[in-house]
Parts: sequence; C-alpha cells; structure tokens
Amino acid sequence: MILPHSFFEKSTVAVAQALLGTVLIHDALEGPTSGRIIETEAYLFKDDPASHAYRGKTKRNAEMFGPPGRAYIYFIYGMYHCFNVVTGPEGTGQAVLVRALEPLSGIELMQMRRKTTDLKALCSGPGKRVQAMGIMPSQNGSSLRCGPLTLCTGGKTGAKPMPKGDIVCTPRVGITNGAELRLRFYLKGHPLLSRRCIHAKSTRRARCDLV
DNA sequence: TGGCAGATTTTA
DNA sequence: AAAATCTGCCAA
Repeated sequence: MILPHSFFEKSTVAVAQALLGTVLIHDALEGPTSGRIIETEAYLFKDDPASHAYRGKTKRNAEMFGPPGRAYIYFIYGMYHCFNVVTGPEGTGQAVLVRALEPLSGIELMQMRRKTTDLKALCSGPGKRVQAMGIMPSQNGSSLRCGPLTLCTGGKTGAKPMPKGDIVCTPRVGITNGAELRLRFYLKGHPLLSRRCIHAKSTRRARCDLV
C-alpha cells in the first residue's frame, strides 16, 4: 500500500520515525530497485540551524517548501545527491533525510551502479543510496505517491510500523550547527548500518537513547 | 581502527 | 569558507 498523504502531514520528527521500516521503490528504465528504510534524520524549519530551510527559501531548497509527500533532492559536496521526503504543512520547509536502506530487490543492479558486491556498501549512506537506486536530480519535487519513486508499507512489501523500542535516537551526522539536537533515528542493531555512522563523532559525545 | 585529504557546487 | 558525503591512503 502506498503511504497516504496524511502520513506526511504529521510532525517531521514523527514522520522520520514512522518512515523506518517502510519500503522505498524506484522503477527505473534499467530495472526496479527497492529497500527498507533503516536510518533517517529530521530537518526542521525553525530553531534548527542545520536545516537548509533555516535561512529561508532559495533556488536550491525550494522543493523543501512544497507540499508534503514529495521528494527534495539536492546536490552536495560537488559530487553527491541526497534524497529527502518533504513533510509538514506546505510552505514551512521541513524534510526527512533518508540515509540508509536495507536492499530488498534489484540488488544486482545496485551492485553494478555502486561497483561493489558488498551488501553493506550499497545503501548505507545518503549519497550511496541515491547512486544505488539510480535516483536522478530531475526527480526533485516528484510525488512519492505516484510515478516511478514510491513509498510503501504493508501489503506485499510486508513492512510494518516499528515498535518504539526498536528505534534509536542520536545526534545527526556530518553537521556542526545544531549538532546537539537528537534528530537522527535508526533501527536498533541493524546489521547493515555502517559502523562509521553508528559511532560518528557527533554521536559519540552525546547519549544515544531509545525513542 | 582511526584520521584526513581530495573531489567540487551552492550558499552565506 | 564551509557544507545534511564518500573513498582511498596513511599510520599504528
């Protein structure tokens, strides 16, 4: 079942947690790929200096201010793309960065795109994940409820909401502003999460709590 | 294993 | 100049 519009209208933190365990599917020309979301980060619109929306709307972050349930894809570090799910009321500028997936289907295609057979290296970070699934920058702003890129749960995906006790909450990775906010969520003890992410510097300093 | 340089666009 | 990243190379 495709995630309903109402799913994305909850608070960004709630959506970041609820996305864990759901399945992202990309039907690309070369073939389908899919994976189960195991790591997310929330980016808020105010009191969050790490958010692209913090200083208001720009050409780059415009899609972040669009309706919830769409993709916000941006270019970073001159090399990589990151994929976000827009959340909250339209115009506020909030999103959830989808960091890591557990690959489910199209694994051979992912291995070709990533030039590695190591399952751990396919989708264990935001840049890798976009590359593995063949997500294109032109898909920025596309709906995640129809089209080639969709978010699903239940039904044939077998995905179910995760119990709160399975979700760990830590500071976000790779930021300096707002590093104390614990807005990163992942499934406790998942074997495909990179050790580097779980023990990231910002994480080591602060507590890692269950939600 | 842990740390860091380098790839290079977007924004402040 | 620093960034919501990743890889490869280095030292221990």
